[in-house]
This record gives sequence, structure tokens and C-alpha cells, in this order.
Amino acid sequence: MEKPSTLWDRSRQAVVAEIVDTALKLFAEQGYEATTMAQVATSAGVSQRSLFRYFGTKEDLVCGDQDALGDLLVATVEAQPPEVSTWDALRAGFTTILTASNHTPQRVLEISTLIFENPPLRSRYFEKRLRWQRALAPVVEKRMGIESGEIPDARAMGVIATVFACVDTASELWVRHGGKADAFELYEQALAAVRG
Amino acid sequence: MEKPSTLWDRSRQAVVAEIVDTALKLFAEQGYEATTMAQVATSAGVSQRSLFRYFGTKEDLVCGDQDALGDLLVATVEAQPPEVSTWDALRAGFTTILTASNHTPQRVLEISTLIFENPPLRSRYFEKRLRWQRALAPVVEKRMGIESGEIPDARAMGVIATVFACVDTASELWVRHGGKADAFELYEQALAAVRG
DNA sequence: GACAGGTTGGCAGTGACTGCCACTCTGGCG
DNA sequence: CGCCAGAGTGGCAGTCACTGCCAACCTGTC
Repeated sequence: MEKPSTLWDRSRQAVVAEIVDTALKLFAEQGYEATTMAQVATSAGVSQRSLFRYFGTKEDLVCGDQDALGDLLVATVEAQPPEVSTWDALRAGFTTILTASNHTPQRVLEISTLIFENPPLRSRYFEKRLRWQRALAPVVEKRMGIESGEIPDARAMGVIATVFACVDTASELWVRHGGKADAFELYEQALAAVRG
Repeated sequence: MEKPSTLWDRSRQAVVAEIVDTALKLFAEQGYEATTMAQVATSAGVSQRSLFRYFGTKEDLVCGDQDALGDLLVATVEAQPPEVSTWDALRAGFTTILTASNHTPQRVLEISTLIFENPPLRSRYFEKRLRWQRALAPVVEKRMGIESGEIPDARAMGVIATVFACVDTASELWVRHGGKADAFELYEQALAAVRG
């Protein structure tokens, strides 16, 4: 699955990217909720019906490409050597995600702000996060030497949820500082206060 | 505001309660998403328009009465004496909330299951939770001896977010155990794994 | 040049939710 | 007792996200 990259796939990618661009521009100009899907469709030059085929929901216009990041996160954590602590393994996962983003820092801030300021988007984002947490459970359990049952273990889930909580805290404060603060620093502060 | 309790208010309360009852019954029978607001309205004997006046959204039929709990949470945490640690103060807050619920354990489980199994409900719940976190920020900052600025402090927010994360973890596992596990025990396990 | 498979567009419908207006029902006031 | 202001209610039409259905189209193949 590394290099199928038919011409067709690439042009499709281009279409998707252009739609996202137009949508983000409209959202920035008029706000997320004031922009209708019909507007995005005509602005991007596709039919409304096709727009919904590319992006199942309005939120996916903003949060759509985060699914892939989840897999990357899990894979990275899983790939950490056993002598790395659970906390460090999880941090490594998030570090990888951040650096792997194919957007400019400018755009990351723009998208993050959009997400943090619009409840529906925020909700959507939380859901994806939740799926990531569930996917991480078995990995972290193994690392902590816990047998994986059908229902996850409270200790493993607690650690995972805490790391996500601190990441979110850092992200939110980073956005509220207009991107001028160091997100890593904020994360370290939050986690230190928790574990200290 | 303790005892206005006009007859009018009480009858209104009764109407609200009955609507919620019918709605929960329908949700249990056919599922949340398969039940339409029109159905709830006719089943409860009110017009659709009035239903939307009582409950602004479909989700509020389930999550509606949680707003009051937030205030109680903040008040309880604020009322803890200064020698109580931040962690214990927050736990006290949640303990109060749990015992203050005016539902039978049966119904708490029913509602919780509903929330955890339906993404839109879950999202709504997370949003309320988020407001609670924001409201707690100044209280916890004072308790930790941090000056409250316009933007919350990463350490305080990290601690708050972590406690919420562990509470959520415990709740979710409690629901997934069908209410048969001790939610408190789960919370303690999760938090111990984090702070240990 | 016909044909199969996948892609697109239009169209009509559903369901949550809102604004508007007319009706009703209540509690005072002369 | 009739009247009136204010609040609660119902119905109606409209918006918007989203879906199913069907016809048109485009692309590569024999």
C-alpha cells in the first residue's frame, strides 16, 4: 500500500485538497456555522451530492485527515523498545504525530483554532481521540504487563486518558495563546503537575 | 431562590419529568437514533414545537439536568478546607455529585449506558464536562496558589483534566461492566496508576 | 463501436431545529 | 362581570445537514 499512486488517485487527492482549501477559506471569512455545505459545493465547483461523497459530514472537512494519524500514533507507541516507560512511549507517539503533520504550522494553528472554537468540531475531534484511546489500550496493557481482557484495564485506561487530557490541555492553551506558547512546554508543565 | 416553588413551577417540573420518562422509554425500546422528536412529542402528548421549547435539543432529553450538577461540583470543591489536597478536593466534588443524583442507581446506569453508546449524546456530555473544567480552573488555581490570569494555568488545567479523565475512565468501565463493578474502586485504580 | 464498472449530478425525501403568528389561558383591574 | 396584558402553546412553513435513488457520463476493454 505504499506506492499504488495511480494517476487517478493523485487527481482525486488534488480534488479533495482543493475542496478543503475552499472550505477553510469560507469558514475563515464567514465562520464555520454560517457556511453551508451548498456554498462549499458551488465554491469548489462540485455538486452537493459529490461533496457529501468525498466528506461524509461537514465536520470532516476540517477533521477528516486525522484518522490516519491515529494509526501512526498506535504504531509508534507499539514500536518503542520495552525499556522505555509507558509515559515516554506515549509522548513519543504524540511527538511523531506532530512532526508528521503535512501542514504548515500556520495552518495547524488555523485548524486547531477552528476546532477549539466550534462545539460540533470539537465534539468530532473528541470522538476520534476516543477511538485512538481504545486502540491504544491493548498496546499499553502489554507494555504495563497487564493481561488484555475483553474490557480494558482501569490502570492502563487511566494512564492513556491522562496523557490525552494533558495533550488536550496543552493544545487548548496553545491555541488560546495564539500559537505563541510552546506546546511541548505546556504539556510538560501539565504532566509534571499531575505526576509530581 | 430556595423556595419560590409556585404551583406553576411544580406542574411544569412534572411535565418535564414525564416527557423525559416517555423519551427514555422510547429510546430503550427502539434506540436513540431511531426515535424521532415527533414521536416523543406525540407520545408525551405535547406538540413538537413545545417539546423543543422544553428541551432545546434531542440530546437534552438525556443530558439536560446535568447543568445543575456542574454548579454543585464547583461549589463543593470551593468549600473544601485549604488543608485538603487538590486531588482530595476534586474527589470530594465528584462524590457529592454522585450522591446528589436524584435518580435510582438503575436509572443512572440506564442513562449512562445510553450516553456511552450514542456518539451524539457522548459528545454533548463531553461539552458539559468541558464547561465544568473551565469553571473549576480559577478555584483550583487559588487552591494551588497560582495567580489566575485570563488564560488558565497549564498545571491547574492538567490536574483538572486528569481527574476528569479518570472519572470518565471509571464511568465507562463501570458501564461496560454492566454496573456490576465498583465505580469508586475503578477510579482509585486509574488515579493510582497515574500518580503512582 | 458496444459494454461493464465506477463516478457524478439532480431530485426528492427525512429529521432536527427555528421564526412567525394566531389561539388560549391565566391573573389583575375597573 | 367583562376586559386586558402577558405568558404558554400549537401549527406552519422554512433552513440545513444528510441519504437513497436513478439517469447520465466517462474510462478502459474486447
